[in-house]
Amino acid sequence: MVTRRIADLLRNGQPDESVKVQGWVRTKRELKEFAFVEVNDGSSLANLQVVLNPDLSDYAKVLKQLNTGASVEVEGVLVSSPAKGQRIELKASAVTVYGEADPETYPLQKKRHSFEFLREIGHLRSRTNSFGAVFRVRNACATAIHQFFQERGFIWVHAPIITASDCEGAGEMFAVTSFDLKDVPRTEKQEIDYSKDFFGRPAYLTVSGQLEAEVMAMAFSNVYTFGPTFRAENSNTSRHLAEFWMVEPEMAFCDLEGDMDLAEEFLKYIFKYVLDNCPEDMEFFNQRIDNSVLATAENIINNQFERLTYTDAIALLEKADKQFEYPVSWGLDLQSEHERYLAEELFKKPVIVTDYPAKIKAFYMRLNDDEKTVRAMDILAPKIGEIIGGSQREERLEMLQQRIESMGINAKDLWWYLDLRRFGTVPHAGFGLGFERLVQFMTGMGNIRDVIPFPRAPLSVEF
RNA sequence: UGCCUCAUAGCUCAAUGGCAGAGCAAGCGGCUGUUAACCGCGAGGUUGUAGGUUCAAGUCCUACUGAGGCAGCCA
Repeated sequence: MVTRRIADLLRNGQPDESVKVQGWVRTKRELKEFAFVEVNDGSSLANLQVVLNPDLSDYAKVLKQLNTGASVEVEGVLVSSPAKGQRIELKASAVTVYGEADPETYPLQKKRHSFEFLREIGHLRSRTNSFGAVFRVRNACATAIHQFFQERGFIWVHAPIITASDCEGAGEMFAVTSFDLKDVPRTEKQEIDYSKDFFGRPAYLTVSGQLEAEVMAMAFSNVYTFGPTFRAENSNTSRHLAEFWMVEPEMAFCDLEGDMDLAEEFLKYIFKYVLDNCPEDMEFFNQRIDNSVLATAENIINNQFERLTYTDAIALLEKADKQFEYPVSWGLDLQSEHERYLAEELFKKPVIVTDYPAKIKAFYMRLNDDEKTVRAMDILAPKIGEIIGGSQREERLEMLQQRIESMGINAKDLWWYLDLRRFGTVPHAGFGLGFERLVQFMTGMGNIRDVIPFPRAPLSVEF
């Protein structure tokens, strides 16, 4: 008999169907004459209620084994449930216990656990309702991202994980080496002799695939990266990871307007996809995690994002009836409290801030005619803050060289990047989306470590 | 990295400087439709670690370790 997924049975299963399911016991309720066992196989939030009667062979023994966490295969017949709570249930005719879970030592109980506690058992937490819902939604987000770009003819490009360019300025990098750290080769001056290392020069884990995406956009017009990136920043917040996934579309023949249009359409698409495909999980988040999640999703889908320039944002912040901890002044970067004020209090929806001062933004962003600001845009989401950062890139060789020089970056390391402006340069633009921040935003989960299966953060690499 | 908060039973939390407790989980018993099942019973502790103050420390002080929140950095 073919094994059926529980999500399929709950939706499509009909009375009198003979079926087989495989999964893990969530809870068991024993009565005098029979017992209920809730089985979950990860396909849905809801469990399948299995009814065990004493006429089952080895009834007492099997019942003893079916504790929370045990893995099980059940064959039987679907029946309409005589009680409320479920449309159908499975009347077991044969039960196989694959692996028991000793209730004395199995950490998961049939009760609520704190996320802090569940982080300590990262190898088991995916078996809970909350993490099941999170990772199904995470999967749906990833699917939606690919579908969105593929429908629009974007090529998915695989940016390298290991890179030699340390000049992007996105943050501290993890070094990659094959040296024996107890015996590192030294030059005569006692400096580390990278010529003897694996790549013959310093190498790092990538902080962004953008520069490589630009390379590929100059051949395929529209591309996107979707993969892991790394930051060695000692950031201990609910919004930062040392290893996180980033989506970075890059479009040739595109300006900042087109970039913003794509970003907005993109977010709307993903929210709609998840609402359509994971309604049960989203309802769960709305009920148990954050009761504004569904309203937020509808808000995203149905409303235009607010767009304003950095200069206008500063003006609004200056006349805001609110005391900020950090000063507001043209030329200073927006602090978290400022971003939150704009997105959460003033506009109550995502806000796109554009045209930041050149001094506080990266070298590759296109200089405006005022020569003070660059064609940058950040999308600020309520609660999460910056969820997308993007820009129109500087496509003019001389301007780019000037910016590289003024920011003290070694142009030699960027020779191939500058070549893109020497040979067939075009206006182009792109953005980076923090994938985990998107999932956070989508689910209402408070800590970013709870929306990635195996979070890497300072002092955190156990699972 | 800085500031703040916290660490007590398996989990979530109580306990005026004076006998360390509850709910849930787990165990045992009961219950003919449960679904966070319900009812009853018993068990469960070197109060994170190391020092210190005190007649007396879970409680006050110091350090360390770990966790959380906020901030910076950013996505």
